[in-house]
Amino acid sequence: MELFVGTFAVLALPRSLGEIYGLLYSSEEPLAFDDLVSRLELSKGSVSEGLRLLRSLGAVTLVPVHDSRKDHFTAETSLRKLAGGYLRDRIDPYLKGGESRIESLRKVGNAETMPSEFQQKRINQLLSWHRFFSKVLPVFKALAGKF
Amino acid sequence: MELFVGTFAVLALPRSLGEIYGLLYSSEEPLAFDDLVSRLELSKGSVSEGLRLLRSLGAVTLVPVHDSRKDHFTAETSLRKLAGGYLRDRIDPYLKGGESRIESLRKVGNAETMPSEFQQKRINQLLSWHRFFSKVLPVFKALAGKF
DNA sequence: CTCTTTGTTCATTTTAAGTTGAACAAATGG
DNA sequence: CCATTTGTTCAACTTAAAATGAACAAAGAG
Repeated sequence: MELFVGTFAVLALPRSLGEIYGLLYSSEEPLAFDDLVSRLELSKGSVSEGLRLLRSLGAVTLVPVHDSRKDHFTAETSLRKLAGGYLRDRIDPYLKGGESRIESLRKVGNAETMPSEFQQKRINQLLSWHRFFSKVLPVFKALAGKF
Repeated sequence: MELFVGTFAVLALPRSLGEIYGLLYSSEEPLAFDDLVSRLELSKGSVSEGLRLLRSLGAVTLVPVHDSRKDHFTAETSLRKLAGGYLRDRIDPYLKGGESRIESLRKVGNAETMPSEFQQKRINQLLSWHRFFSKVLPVFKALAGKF
């Protein structure tokens, strides 16, 4: 269990998410909302929000269970999907935001206060770093598909 | 500036580190401890601890400055070193810890409570994930060297 | 319809992470 | 040596993020 909490911490995600995912991961059968609340001793609020985030990340799926109108959930275990969801929800938006901020740095320069050679060098480096991540992360995701 | 703070947040590192690194990154000349304190309006304590962490990550270097006995610092800008330091200090220890925890899961099973087929499957998957990261992260670092 | 079960929302509280600052150590210089 | 400048440590505080829980909505069941 702590294994997942730790992993989530590395990814800058709250511990409750790690607990929820961890429990689902180690459970063969889908678990109901209630099960999560009682077994993890978390509030309904936490579980509800936690599940929403995990679902948006594609780490947890809502599954229909015969003879029960309660929601049931399972952990997604395809590394490709897990990595993909995380990259899509957490990293891509950040990269996009970063790109536009770097661009605007350029603009500021072009106006009147000519940026120094040094500043240009740094801006170019930032762009280069950005390109690096934009290229490498999809490859990373693709590789994850092999596992 | 916010660019760096954001990046550091993604890496689960505190904002003061982002500010310190950001200022050093955008400064051509090495900056003294004092400069950081005054220009960032941070306490001496924060700057001191921040620099310690950044240095251990290899993101900041102490440089000697002629005619001054104050410590001066510059930002490391080699992506390879930056990535390498982060992986070494933050990820590798975590991976190592994870590995031993997974191993101990195996052990528990071998004792008497034979793990179910399902549990074995999951444990094997965890090991496989572990192997994936152990293989891919060094490659990532190597690629960063090209930038 | 109405009542119950199930899940969500969001203002409030709690907690943990980060920051501060005062006391302390180390180092230089006079 | 002593005084001053420079940087570190760590207990106490602050703050932002996360968890709570009560009020609310939605969806059956009867």
